[in-house]
Amino acid sequence: MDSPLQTAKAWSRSRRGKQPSDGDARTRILDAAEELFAGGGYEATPTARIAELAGVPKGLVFHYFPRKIDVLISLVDERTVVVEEEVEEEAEAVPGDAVGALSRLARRLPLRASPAMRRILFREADTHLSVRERLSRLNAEIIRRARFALELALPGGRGDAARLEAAAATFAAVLLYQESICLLTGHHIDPDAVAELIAHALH
Amino acid sequence: MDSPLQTAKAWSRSRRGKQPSDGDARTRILDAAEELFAGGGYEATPTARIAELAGVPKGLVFHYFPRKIDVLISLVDERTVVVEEEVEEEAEAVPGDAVGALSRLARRLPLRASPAMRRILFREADTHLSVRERLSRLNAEIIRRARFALELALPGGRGDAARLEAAAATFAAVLLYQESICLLTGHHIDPDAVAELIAHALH
Amino acid sequence: MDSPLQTAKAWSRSRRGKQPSDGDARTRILDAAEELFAGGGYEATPTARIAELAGVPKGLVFHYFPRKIDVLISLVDERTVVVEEEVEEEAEAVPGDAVGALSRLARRLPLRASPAMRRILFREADTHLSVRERLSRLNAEIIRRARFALELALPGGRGDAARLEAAAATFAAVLLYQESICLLTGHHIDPDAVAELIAHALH
Amino acid sequence: MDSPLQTAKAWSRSRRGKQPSDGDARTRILDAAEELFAGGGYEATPTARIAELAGVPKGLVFHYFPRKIDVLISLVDERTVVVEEEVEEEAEAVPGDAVGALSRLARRLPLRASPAMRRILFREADTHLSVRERLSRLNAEIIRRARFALELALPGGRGDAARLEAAAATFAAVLLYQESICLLTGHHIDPDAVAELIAHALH
DNA sequence: AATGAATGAGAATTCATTCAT
DNA sequence: AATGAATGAATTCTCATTCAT
Repeated sequence: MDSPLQTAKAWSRSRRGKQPSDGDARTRILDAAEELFAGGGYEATPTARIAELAGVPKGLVFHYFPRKIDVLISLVDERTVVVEEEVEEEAEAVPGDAVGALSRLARRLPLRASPAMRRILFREADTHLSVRERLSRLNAEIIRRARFALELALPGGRGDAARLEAAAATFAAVLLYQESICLLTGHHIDPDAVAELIAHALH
Repeated sequence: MDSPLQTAKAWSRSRRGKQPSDGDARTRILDAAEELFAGGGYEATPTARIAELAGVPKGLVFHYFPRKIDVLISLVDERTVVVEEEVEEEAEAVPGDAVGALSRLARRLPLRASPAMRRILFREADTHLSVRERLSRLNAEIIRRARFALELALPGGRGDAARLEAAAATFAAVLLYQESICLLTGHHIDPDAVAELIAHALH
Repeated sequence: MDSPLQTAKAWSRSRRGKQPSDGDARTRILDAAEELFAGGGYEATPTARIAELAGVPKGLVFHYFPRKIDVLISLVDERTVVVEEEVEEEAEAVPGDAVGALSRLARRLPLRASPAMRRILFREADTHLSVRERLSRLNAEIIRRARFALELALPGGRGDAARLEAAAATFAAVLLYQESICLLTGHHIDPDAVAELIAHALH
Repeated sequence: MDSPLQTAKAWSRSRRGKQPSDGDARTRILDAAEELFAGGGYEATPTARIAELAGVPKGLVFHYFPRKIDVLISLVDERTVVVEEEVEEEAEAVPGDAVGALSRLARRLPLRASPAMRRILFREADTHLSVRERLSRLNAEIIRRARFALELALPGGRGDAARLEAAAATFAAVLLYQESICLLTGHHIDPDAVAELIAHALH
């Protein structure tokens, strides 16, 4: 199961059973940074603490990543993938089943990234261009897929284009932020319920 | 116009035409902090720059705010108000006009805060408890109002409670994050279109 | 009862029943400083805390004491008196009763000062000339009296002058430091036992 | 000669002829701190001045000692040793020669520490727990040894236990404080004279 | 590649002291 | 005399980054 709903624990287990101090030094540094950036934020995380958690000497961090910001850039580069083309989507899409299509999208975001990385993606997008760019692409991709799912599932010219666009954007907003908002406010949103709601609205 | 959509410029103009270095020192410090925290984030803003922008000596910042975090806490305390009781809502609500009620809610968030303060509210909620608490309350209040608007506007047992809840939460999510997501991705969401969508879904 | 063995509580009670915030501002400032200097040391005590404890505005401290050091100087000046001439000593001295004479000296140091002031006298003597000078005078006075007591009580040329001098100095050392050493190490020394010891030694 | 009476100069010469900027950086920092703390006190010594005297950059002080207080703690830990077991004491003790035993104790305190460290031990004991604890142990050890010396030297039940205890405590007080009191008041006490006095008192 | 000492710019915070009212 | 805001130098502490080994 590779769903965004899986726990952080499950995610790391799914990564070939790595132990905390597994892998080469570079990997351990990125692991540590991922955890710390997600927890306290990039600015508030000293490189020394990254090295400490990674179990490597401080100097080695700068051997692999000349500037601190390079750690963040590398994390985003290597550990978040926005899946922009997937053949299966058409295959799986069942005409008429809008709810099913959106639900599948919710369950399988076009994003390969750990919960921690998703957290970082939102946290640091404000300040760091490369992060923002990645998040932006993810948002666009979700909207594209939601639009596709709705178009396919609701054939015919029914519903004007503007409403469809709003529906797609709404679904994307909810998907992207449900995790953040839950962390912040403790208030859960059930993507399936939203999917159903939106599908219903387009009838 | 007191809408959350007004520009930052308009907001500050509406505050009795104050000039950059208007007001007493404490106010100028908060003004400066508001601007800098919104722009670069709390962590990345040195107190020295706050003092500089406020036109006061460094030491005076400490005089009013013993710790740097107290500046942020005071900002949130004094410059964001979640309006939790409003009589007009019932008055304005027109039975049957769900779209109008939601639109009004979008246009007049139960939040009295400058655009900069709203930015701060989202940015720093991750890390600072007092900020998160305020945001949490705002989220709850928006959901409460959206639920109220939809209940009133869609009389009768039509639509089960769960769907209503999902609709309210969805609307809140979109309202809260449209600003952030626009800043981050450049993608606008029209609250009115979402209002219409959601209202339609509950019929 | 004006013995150096009295408790701090008893001392302040003996000062005309003053309440914590009694007296004029200047007195309250000195009261506060006495307590704080005794507790944490002069260097570690900010004037702001003195003002706070005294219940006066910060500026007032500097009205009465232009520099911080003046607070300490005034304390020592006004609240420690080395009693250098006392007629009674001869009157009370009973020839032959060396132990009694020393005991009386221990019980009634030629020092009018609260326990807190005595603490300050030792703590700050290292660094501040005026304090050291006062302590030095106290030491000399105790030695003078101890010598006198022993001379009187042990008439005749018995015991050479050097031994008498050592005895007086020893007694003074014990008297002056018993309080400090007790605070530091928790180890009590009974002045009466020392008096007896020393008197015995001179026979 | 390793006596506590040796001068500071002699002490440092005895430490393998080190020059002011000898040794590694950590050692030089401790050397500088030792000198400055002894001279002006811990509170009054800025870490910057320590670095300056040690000839190292400011930041390096923090590298070895995360907090300023750690410099003091390390000094006390590493540069004061209370010698709590010595076999020779029995060997050297000559039954009947109480004066000699006490004299030897005075000349060879069970403390391995430079004069500067001894100064620090007394100065900072008031305020810093770890220092006080060390001083306390030293006091106890001196008393133990003095008692042992007197018991051994004055065989037989002569003199009750209480008097012996008072004698030991008195001798310890004089030993510990002669240095301080001399610095403060300029008044010397000859430990040998006190030893003789005390021994005489127990006959 | 690996190591951790070294560096110094700069951050937060402290605080004595001044001063206008 | 009373007040507390204002000032800025100094102090502790932080931390990214460099570098010799």
